[in-house]
Amino acid sequence: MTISCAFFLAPFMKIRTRFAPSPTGYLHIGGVRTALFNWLLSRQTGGQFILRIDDTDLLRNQEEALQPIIDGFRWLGIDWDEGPEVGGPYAPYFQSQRLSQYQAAVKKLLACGAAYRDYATPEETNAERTAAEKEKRDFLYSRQWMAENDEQAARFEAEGRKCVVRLKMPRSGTCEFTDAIRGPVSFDWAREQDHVVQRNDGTCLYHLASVVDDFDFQITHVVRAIEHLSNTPRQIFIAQSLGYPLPVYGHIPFVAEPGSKTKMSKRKIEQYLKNKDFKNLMDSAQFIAEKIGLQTTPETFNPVLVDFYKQVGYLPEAINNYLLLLGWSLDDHTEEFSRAEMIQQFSLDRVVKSEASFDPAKLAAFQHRYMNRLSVAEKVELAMPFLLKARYVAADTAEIRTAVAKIVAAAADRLIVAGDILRFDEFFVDDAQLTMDEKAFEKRLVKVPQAGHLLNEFRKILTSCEPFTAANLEAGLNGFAETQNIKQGDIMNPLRIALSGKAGGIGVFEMLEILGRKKSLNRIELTLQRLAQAFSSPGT
RNA sequence: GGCCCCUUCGUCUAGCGGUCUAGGACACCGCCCUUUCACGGCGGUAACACGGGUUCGAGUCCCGUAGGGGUCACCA
Repeated sequence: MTISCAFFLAPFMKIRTRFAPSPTGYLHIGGVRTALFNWLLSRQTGGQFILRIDDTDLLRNQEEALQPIIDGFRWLGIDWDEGPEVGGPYAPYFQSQRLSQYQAAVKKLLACGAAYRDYATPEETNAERTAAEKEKRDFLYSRQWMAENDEQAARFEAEGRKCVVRLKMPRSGTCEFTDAIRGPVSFDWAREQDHVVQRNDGTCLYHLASVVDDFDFQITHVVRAIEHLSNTPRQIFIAQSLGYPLPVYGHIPFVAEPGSKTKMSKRKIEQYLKNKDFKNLMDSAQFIAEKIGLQTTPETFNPVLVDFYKQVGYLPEAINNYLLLLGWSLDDHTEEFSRAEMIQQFSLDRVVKSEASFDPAKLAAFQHRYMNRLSVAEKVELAMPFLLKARYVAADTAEIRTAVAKIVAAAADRLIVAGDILRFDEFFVDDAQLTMDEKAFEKRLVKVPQAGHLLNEFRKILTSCEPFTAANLEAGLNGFAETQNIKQGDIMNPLRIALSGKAGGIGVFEMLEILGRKKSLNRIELTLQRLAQAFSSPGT
């Protein structure tokens, strides 16, 4: 049997695609990429993107397990035209609610001889399977307990047997089809099992459900992960037996582990942490999570899941752009794509055939680029929830926003993710609460003979400097440095530590201006005390 | 193990027989800028898995080998 897909489409064909997650409570980064590709394809042609929930089997998955998936897509701006929450002309979009359609399809399959009732017990089929394995030959069911008519069925039932429905797969020839990404592929029919499509309790299995749904929902393009490639022949068999037209199939490689070609899995997070970039990603996120009091179990806080990025303040645009390029490219140089550009340029035939491993450092680079492009007001908007959660600010008022805006502006490109605002805690904590970087304190103050003296002298400038602005302060310091015959840096470094407790950060003069005269003087005073203490009790 | 798929710098990739002494990006290294940390600018290291063919000519086509991966359920 030879089958070919209508692969070359009419130029104005509206593509209907779908993404079909199982409600497991999380959204895998690889799944998002698959969804993104599907979404892009539909948007490109003015078609529809459908979210279908594959919940045929799992007992555990319930509504709350669906929520994170829905939230994830909403956050990323991958919207669906039909599916949960939005409904649609072919509702319901939950497989668990479509049993009757599946059963009708099974009946049709049975009637046309493409399927049969099988009265074998699981033990009997297993015995056949193991026997085949032992003899090192391919297993093919003997069809010993196959019932193709009611008379045969009655006989088995008299023995007290129960039946499942199996596909009566061809046992010769090849199944050939053209994959939109991989080109022509072919499988021997004889290697295909008589797959079960309906359990003995009447419920139906994935392959059948999927094919029926794709037809009922008028899906034109089935773009999914590569692990489904070998499932395709049986689905083609079902579709053809049912008289359905075939959709275009496209199988994309999965997202692989950092530095490997194995599929990335959330359960292997411990292993990934040995990768330097992955570790950095996790550590910097962990810092933010701790400040906002977030639970960080591998179940909920895991870089393999999109929610992770949402929680620490990544930009959806950056993630989409990164994911777009993970296994797809337009040409030899274009890296940045706006929404509109992605939609316009994406094509299945430029999807790479091999696995692409996830690179946290490159994601961060995209994030940085997109973040830098935001206005101060936009960054403040993103930063506020983090400041609130960390209790660095008491409320979201216009006044507080104005203050935060100054910090955000001064922080400039140092904010990579929104949660990074929490690294500037020096602007939000009380003077006495300031955390001191001991190493920096040692290096820039204790070990510098003149540091205390200079700091003390500089206090006078701060006291009299009017107005208390960055520019004015800088002029004051420069004059001071000249009279003392010292380099600017000699005073800048101790001052920075005194004000922020840190060795790095925003410009010192901006820091002074934001902090204000009173706080600045107070912090210098506290630092001088601390310095005196360090000298009076050396070695501690 | 059977079947199927994949294989260009550390990573993501460009390349669809000559323009490839292999291009871009991230990462890395160096220099410049600089009061710190960054940003930025400039430059650099770094790859066609291997072996046979085909061809005047192969990263590009064919065949092997090796390596990696996927899949073989009354899971999805």
